[in-house]
Amino acid sequence: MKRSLGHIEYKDDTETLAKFAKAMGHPTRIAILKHLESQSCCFTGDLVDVFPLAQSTISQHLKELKNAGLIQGELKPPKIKYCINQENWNIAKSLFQDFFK
Amino acid sequence: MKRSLGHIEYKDDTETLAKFAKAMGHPTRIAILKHLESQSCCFTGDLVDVFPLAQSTISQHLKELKNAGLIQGELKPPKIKYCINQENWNIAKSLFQDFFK
DNA sequence: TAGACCCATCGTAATTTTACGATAATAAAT
DNA sequence: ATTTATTATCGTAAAATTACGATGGGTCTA
Repeated sequence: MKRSLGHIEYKDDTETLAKFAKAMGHPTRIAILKHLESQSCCFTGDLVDVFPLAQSTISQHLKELKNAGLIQGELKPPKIKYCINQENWNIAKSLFQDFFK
Repeated sequence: MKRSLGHIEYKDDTETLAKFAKAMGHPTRIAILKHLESQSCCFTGDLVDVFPLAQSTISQHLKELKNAGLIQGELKPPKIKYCINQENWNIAKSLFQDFFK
């Protein structure tokens, strides 16, 4: 990208909402989140069985969701248990609610 | 991308929600949508004045929002009036609502 | 200590996204 | 018919995204 202008300053809410939306902007990640909602939690391996994607690809999607704050991982050796990050989930929920009036 | 697998089939709702989320996955586009919500409608030029971005960049963002179905453009020569696409907006609204329970 | 298991990370490649300036297209006004 | 105003599109370039296989780093078990 030719980024002549420095970073544009938007309101915090705008940035945050965009960040959440971006994380949700892929069908696989929506499906993962839906799966986590219904199961409350799950392991990476569960998802690898569910989706016809490489383990590394699943892991990458999980990373993005984690970076956005929508999920969190808990070490449960030798597995990792992923759950919705309820705090941020509620923030996202109200941001989307406000956005759609 | 190395796409060995054909296109993965997700539920329609999942695809649609991801499509809307992706369109909303950029702060400039969130800001444009907020602007359209408050103004109900506006012209491309209005946005060019508001955002420190090139006219062509604004136009590109509008195109993405239009492709996602969130907005629509009406010819108002020599301008183009952009408005929220209320029908799809409502669909998006309920998809996000359902998603966040 | 050696393997097995689970998962993240690395390296890589194709595609998409984001941004710009320049150009083209359209319709109104002169 | 030319000019002006407004906006889309083209061409381009840098960066991010999405996907894969391969590798590495933990932890439990034999």
